[in-house]
Amino acid sequence: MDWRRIAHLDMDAFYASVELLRRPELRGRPVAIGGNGEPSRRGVVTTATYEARAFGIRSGMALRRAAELCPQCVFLPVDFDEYRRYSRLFKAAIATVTDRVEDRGIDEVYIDLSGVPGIRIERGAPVARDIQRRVLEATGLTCSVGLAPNKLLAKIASDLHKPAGLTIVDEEDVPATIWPLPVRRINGIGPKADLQLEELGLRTIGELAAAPLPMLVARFGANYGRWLHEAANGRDERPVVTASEPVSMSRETTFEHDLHLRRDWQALAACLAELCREVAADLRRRGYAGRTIGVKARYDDFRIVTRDQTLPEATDDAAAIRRAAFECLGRVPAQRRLRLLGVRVAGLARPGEAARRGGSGRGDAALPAARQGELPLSG
DNA sequence: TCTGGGGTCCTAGGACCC
DNA sequence: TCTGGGGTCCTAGGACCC
Repeated sequence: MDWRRIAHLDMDAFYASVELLRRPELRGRPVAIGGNGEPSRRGVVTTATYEARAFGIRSGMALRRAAELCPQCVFLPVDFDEYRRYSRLFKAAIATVTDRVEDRGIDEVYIDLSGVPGIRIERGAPVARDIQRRVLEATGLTCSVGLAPNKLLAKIASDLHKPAGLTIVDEEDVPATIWPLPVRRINGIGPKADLQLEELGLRTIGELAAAPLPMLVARFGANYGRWLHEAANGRDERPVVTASEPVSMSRETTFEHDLHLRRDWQALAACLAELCREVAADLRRRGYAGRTIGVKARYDDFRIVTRDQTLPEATDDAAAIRRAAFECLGRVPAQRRLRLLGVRVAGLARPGEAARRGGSGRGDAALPAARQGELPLSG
């Protein structure tokens, strides 16, 4: 592959920072965003300010637990519409520099800066600082940027000097900068793989890089094993993908109190019908229809079951989705109470176009094939 | 009353077709 | 009267990400 300069741009404490724009009086105080902002209810922290993080509050943590750690913490409900509005603003600011941008969700992007004028000056730092300035001017928000020859290293780099950081990692920096970090910093190594690597005595990326390839392949399978080896050595050839089509759309909800499939049937049925209406509205708003309708249930012990059904034709009709969803729910075992119910529509097509495949669409693999399902990681 | 909601990708087995 | 494959679709489950 040709010479590349890839940036990963990550907004700093995005939800919390957006909230502080309209509540400046909360600046400097511990603030956590999550659920409906009521820490006695079910929900998790999505974002915490750096002041709240100082108390040990982390995203994914139960609101209740966060309130225990920091009783004076201010809790605010999530307002996705507002965050999406700022997401559009910061992405538009980046688009004034280049259109080689890959969306990675509401608060981060990859940018292929390889062809941008001046990118070879000072390893790209002036171009990156210019982007940070444009984002700040458009939104009032700071972001952190990693600059590297590929997405993998850029992603790790952007996290190294938050907030408002700019971190450049080139191939020759990998041993000193990347290898001391824990393996979990690699995008694609999650809790399960982390645990297994720890069992092998591999804690840092450098230790993983030095591990014999046959051992990794034996433990993780050929695909994931090889990918681990490449990633630990800082190698990654994935392109910046600027356009993509959705594969599925879903709605789900966690109940304030667990519900039983038989005893609480009325409430569950009403909930399922509402989820179907919502997902149908989402499909129509975005101009899609789907063939594969599925439900997802989470039991009170956190186990998840899914049931789905593929229709002869794609639909965006709430009643048709509801019929299929109820058939699926009828096949969910009523063994224990449910804490979550969801509806998903996959096999999406724009009406008029041929339907793509159902449940498991094929797209651009973020990582080499089979990076996950290889045996030791399943179950 | 620990543990949200919206996604992507991958695997595996059986059906079914050629 | 024993033995195949390849390929696709469908379904279920799981890891991981933001």
